[in-house]
Amino acid sequence: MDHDEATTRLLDTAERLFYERGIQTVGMDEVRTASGVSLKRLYQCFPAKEALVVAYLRRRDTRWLSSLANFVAHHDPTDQIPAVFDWLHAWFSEPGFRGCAFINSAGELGATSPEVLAAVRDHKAAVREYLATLADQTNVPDLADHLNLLVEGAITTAAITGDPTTAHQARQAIELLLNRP
Amino acid sequence: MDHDEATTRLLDTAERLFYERGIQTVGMDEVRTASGVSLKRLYQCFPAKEALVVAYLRRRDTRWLSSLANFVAHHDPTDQIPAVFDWLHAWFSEPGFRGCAFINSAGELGATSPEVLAAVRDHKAAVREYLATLADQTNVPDLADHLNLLVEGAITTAAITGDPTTAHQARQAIELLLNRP
DNA sequence: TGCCGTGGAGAACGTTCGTTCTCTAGTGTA
DNA sequence: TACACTAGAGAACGAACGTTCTCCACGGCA
Repeated sequence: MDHDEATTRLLDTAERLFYERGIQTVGMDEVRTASGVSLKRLYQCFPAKEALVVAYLRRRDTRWLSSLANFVAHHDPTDQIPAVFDWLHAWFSEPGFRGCAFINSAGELGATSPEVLAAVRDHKAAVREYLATLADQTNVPDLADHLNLLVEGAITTAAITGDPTTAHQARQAIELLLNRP
Repeated sequence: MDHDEATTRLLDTAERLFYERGIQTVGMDEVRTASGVSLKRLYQCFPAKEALVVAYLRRRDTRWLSSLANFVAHHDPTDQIPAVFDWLHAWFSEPGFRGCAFINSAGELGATSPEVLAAVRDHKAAVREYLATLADQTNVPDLADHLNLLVEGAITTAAITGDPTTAHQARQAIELLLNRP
């Protein structure tokens, strides 16, 4: 197994374990066992646990946003904002959905690790920016802010209640805000 | 120092430390030192760390909701829903604001501790129920769900960006939803 | 005074964690 | 064959954690 394959296997394993159970609950030894990468190689790829956590968050950031943007792009321009919430509904319905990995990580390590906090902030800024590109096409004032709030609220609420229809509540709200006089 | 005084001092200390820095980062020894309660007494009051965490969350739940409800009750019935977001703005502006203690705790321990998760779920259900009592007076359909989403979204967003005006964005959104034809 | 029960300070224990070190097996090369 | 190098398995280390135990000082009561 070479360096690159080890890196992706480590990131795959870290993403699964960290998201499922939280970061501090998962030890480096468990990452090693689950990934099949030796400890020596692990510390060659990531010099410390924090580096693995940050890399996991950075990769998840781009993948998450790409998945959302790709789904939305396959809709008519007039339907793209509601489509955001259809994508959220599908995400909320996945087995093992446990809320936003970034919010969870920030709550756990945000006060301790500035690098983790920066990764979380960068992700949320990227999400806001992407949603703003959708909202700006509507000429509805302040829609970008309201869209972002509804997205964040839906993720948080669905994480705790486990109810995917939270996404439909949010979609209904944004449609009311879209169709106002 | 008697049992009751020790209990409140422990809860005060636990609330401050756990909220500031996360739960797993704070050891029982630090709770002991910061509270001035001996370890023996600590384990008399709370038989394990998990019990202290749950007690901290339960007390914070009632205090948080009481504070919000008390603030809102001092407003005219027609202004009570916007008042929710004024209260949030004041909370977001407090030094040391670090988002929702329950969301943070759930992200950290929700997958590990069913008791913590139950406390978080109970809190969020109580918040939704309280907001529903406000929304139901308006006869605007589905306002309870939308209000809850905007509240949760504002808390989450303010926690990451650190920007208290997030509360005003959410208030503007709910006012649009309130005044629709 | 003598005795008993409680309480505090902190040492001690067993475990877990992040990280490093050791040993050995295997591989390519002269 | 002899050698240099890499990689893997896992032991080992030092620190930190949650929890328990030991020791001693003190106060109420006979």
